[in-house]
Amino acid sequence: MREAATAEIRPYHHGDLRRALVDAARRILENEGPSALSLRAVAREAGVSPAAPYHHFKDKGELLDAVAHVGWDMLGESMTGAKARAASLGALMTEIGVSYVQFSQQHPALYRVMYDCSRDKDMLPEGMQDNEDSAYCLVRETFRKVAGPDVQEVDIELATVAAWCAAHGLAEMGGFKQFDPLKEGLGGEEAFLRAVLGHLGMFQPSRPA
Amino acid sequence: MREAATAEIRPYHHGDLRRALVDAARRILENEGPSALSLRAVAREAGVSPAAPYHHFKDKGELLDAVAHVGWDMLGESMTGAKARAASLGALMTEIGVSYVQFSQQHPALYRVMYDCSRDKDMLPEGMQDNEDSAYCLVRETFRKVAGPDVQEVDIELATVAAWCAAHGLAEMGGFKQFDPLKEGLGGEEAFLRAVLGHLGMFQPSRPA
DNA sequence: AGATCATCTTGACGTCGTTCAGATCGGTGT
DNA sequence: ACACCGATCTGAACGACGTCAAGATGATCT
Repeated sequence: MREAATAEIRPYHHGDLRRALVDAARRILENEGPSALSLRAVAREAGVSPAAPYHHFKDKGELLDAVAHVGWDMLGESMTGAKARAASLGALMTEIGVSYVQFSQQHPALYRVMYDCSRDKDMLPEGMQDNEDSAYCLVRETFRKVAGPDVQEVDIELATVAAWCAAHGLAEMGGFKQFDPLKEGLGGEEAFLRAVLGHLGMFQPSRPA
Repeated sequence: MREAATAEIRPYHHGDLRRALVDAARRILENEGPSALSLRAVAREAGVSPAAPYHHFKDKGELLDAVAHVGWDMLGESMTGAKARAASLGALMTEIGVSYVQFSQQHPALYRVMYDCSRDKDMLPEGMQDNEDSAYCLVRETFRKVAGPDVQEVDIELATVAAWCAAHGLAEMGGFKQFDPLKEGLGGEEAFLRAVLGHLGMFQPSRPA
């Protein structure tokens, strides 16, 4: 009764604390934002002492890494779903891009943690690297399919990077209040997203002159 | 002799502490990175007590705002210089974009503070809004010039937002280690930047089909 | 010179991340 | 059944942080 959590099974000692901590962290992120996400607050939310997390994570950064990992998994599922929903081959990249930005808008605090973890290490997170079914590979393989066989490998890679940068930039800046009048002029949030992504050349995987 | 700073004139009491604090903060950012930027460290670096900054800034956030403001001024100058250096009308936007991303690479800690301040308020910082000679206006007016008279206002605005998102995304992600092989394949850092920005449609201010 | 007021210092409070010695408990071997 | 062991958790502590209230300091004005 002490913990408010989702902890169900407790295979050893007091419970599956590792998962409970990650869940508690996500709950705090959703409810109170990134600035409230202290290790002590997470322990408090999970109903354990401030020192307990150190038996499951080296430090706060490792806990955040675990939270970010969950986030990347969620984002990957979201993008995979968008890919499946795409009406046409040409719409594939746009649908994926829109789902990416929408995810960042639906989980802004989580998205921020995800990218802060990456930036601290100057690299995309583990779950996104070149292993299969990573989000990065999803985008690249989609580009490969859309581009056809006569596009060079380097251009596919380039298009993937460019699309990722564009989506990330829009994810971080799309909420800025300065853009509100423009959004209204275009007919709402999603129309705005599609317009910006359209501008950003998500369609042309081959390098322009 | 106590302060290591750039403080020259000291118009009242003990010195131009406001400027000295901003300078101290920038020095810490350059030398030790954003994680070392505590209010107490800034006061230490400026040679004053931990409470002294509160006579010039409401809280830590306001000090960071002041630091960010300096950063936006520097970035604006950098972009204006790049615009002046552009060889042709068509190269204008690319040069500005490259200078934007290069600034973020030369001052990564400062750039991070600049954007963290913006994100906390969900808007571009004061110094960038619709007043003349803001960086935002610089980009928009450049787009207007490149686009010619027959392009609609909403498309110019859209192109500005899109370019900004692209540049910001590249600024934050361009340093990721995963992209190193791609950079080598393209012939170095700057070639990589130009290739990505080229992909992102910095040239076409009119909406694609 | 004396009063005034912005400026700066001192000292304190609560919170944070982290560590460490010890309490606790599940599982293992006998 | 029982003693043990190692994994797990607690309690207390440390230094650093942001912030605040009260007092000292010193420039400026009359």
